[in-house]
Amino acid sequence: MARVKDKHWKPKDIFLLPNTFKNGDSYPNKGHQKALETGGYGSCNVEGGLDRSWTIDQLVDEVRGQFPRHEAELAKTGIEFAQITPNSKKINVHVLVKGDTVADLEKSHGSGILVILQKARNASLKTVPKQSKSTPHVKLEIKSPKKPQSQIRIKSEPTSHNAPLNQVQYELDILAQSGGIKIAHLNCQSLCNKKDELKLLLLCRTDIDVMTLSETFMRPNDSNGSFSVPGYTILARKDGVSKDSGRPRGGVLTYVKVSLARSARKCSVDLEEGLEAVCVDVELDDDGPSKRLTDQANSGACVKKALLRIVNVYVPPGTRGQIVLLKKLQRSMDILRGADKCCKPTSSRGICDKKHSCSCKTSYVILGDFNCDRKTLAECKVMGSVMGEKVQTLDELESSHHLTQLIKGFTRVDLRKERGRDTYKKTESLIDLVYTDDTASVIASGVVHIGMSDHFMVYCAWGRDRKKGLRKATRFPTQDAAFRQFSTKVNSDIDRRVYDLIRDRDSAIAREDWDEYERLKDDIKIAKKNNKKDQKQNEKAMKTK
DNA sequence: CTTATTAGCCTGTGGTTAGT
DNA sequence: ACTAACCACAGGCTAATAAG
Repeated sequence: MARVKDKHWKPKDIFLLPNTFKNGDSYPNKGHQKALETGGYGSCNVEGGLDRSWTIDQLVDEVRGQFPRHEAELAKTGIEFAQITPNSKKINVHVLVKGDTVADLEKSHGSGILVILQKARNASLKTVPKQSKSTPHVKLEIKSPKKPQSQIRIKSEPTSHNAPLNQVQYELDILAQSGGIKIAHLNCQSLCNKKDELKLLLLCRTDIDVMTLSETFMRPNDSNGSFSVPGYTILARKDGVSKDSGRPRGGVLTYVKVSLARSARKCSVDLEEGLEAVCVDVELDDDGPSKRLTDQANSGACVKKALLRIVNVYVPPGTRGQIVLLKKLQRSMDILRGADKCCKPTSSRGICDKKHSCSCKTSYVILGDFNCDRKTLAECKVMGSVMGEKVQTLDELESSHHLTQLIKGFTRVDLRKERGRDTYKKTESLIDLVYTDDTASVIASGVVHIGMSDHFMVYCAWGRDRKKGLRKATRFPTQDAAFRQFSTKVNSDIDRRVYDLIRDRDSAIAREDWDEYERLKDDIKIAKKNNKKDQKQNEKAMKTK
């Protein structure tokens, strides 16, 4: 990730509400109050009355004076005027026109001003706020008098605006509360220096069943033991080595939760040579052998279990090489499909006869870093070129195996300094992809903006019975309990301070506050270094004793 | 105008050296 | 002996530039 010096993030930290509500109530009703507070807001009236001749800027100064702790945010954001109406489920945010006075404001929106402050980052973040009948769903609508409605009206999705301040934890909670098998992928860009963060992610921030990683940069002589995570097994791993230098590059690895490991194994089918990919099979049928055998006796149905085959792929950059690798992946898929023979095959490809009662279907989830920006490629129309060939190869892969790509948002953001300027250009790409041939079984999918590397984590929750899921949704312990749990399980560099820094960093990247993200990244590095130093000193002291 | 190549920027890693 | 700082290197990725 490139360093960033300019500001890309403009938080909406402060809203002014016309305080037209009588009887001393700050809010139109308790529901609004609850909804705002759940969303991480607090409120305060401007004391000492208002001078109606104040301009908005003067009002801002007044608010700054009253809220010195929020000076920085106010300086960045200015103030926006918001209107909340009794019994309404919306907050209308109006962009203020400089030079307008309080009187102008009140003429349009009613008398009195209520200041709504977004609380600091330490707001409670653990639980995803649920919609209830009593608590209205607060939506933000931005209105500006200067622009046509069609241009400026931004009606947000519940996930973005209902989300608490810590967007990442919110995203992780959505993942955790989905049923089924939770499969995630992250391009970690070296696992060696992120072992502890991975443990933290797996043990107390998520409930992932199958964690796939790419760009692990592991060496062949690196033991699995040094990368072990309590509660998880490394089921498959493939290291990449540079042909020229012999240095580690690329590499894929798949962790599987121990509870799932008894029904999971590394796929026995060999993928094509040269493809950086590993495959893990998860047995889905959980009815027990006896029942299946009885069923078989009664109906003649097959005894094979239904499988979910999870393929973790890394396609390094380089258009020509990628075409070769994508073709290899396609051939590997053919090989895998060929091996999926039903116990009673009726076709040349071993596909089950649909008339015949059989539950041994194999479904596929293929995920990884493809280094192919699906959004750019979708726009590429120049066939016959190398890029065109790449598009064609990817399309062929998708169509020949009926694969659907689930990830819609950007999975990597890069910021580059523009030549000869002090400004930075932001490039977003969708290169971490999740494919499946059974979209009906996908319970949830998406992107989690964790800041472990410049790639984000992508995931899907997969379950045959979408209503039940395979397991119950997990409820996370509180932040403190989670950290205690983590501490007891793991001997690591991460202490409470680093834990908090990581959370802050993830929040920063989610709201694209790149300056803070960079700063926190450095802080984490220093803090971890200091931890190591302290550990060594302690060990030394123990020895001398 | 499109495509391919290359330069540049960034990262992590590991070795060397100077200082404590 | 240990640590911190520095440097070189390889790899990943993008944007600029050259070539067709």
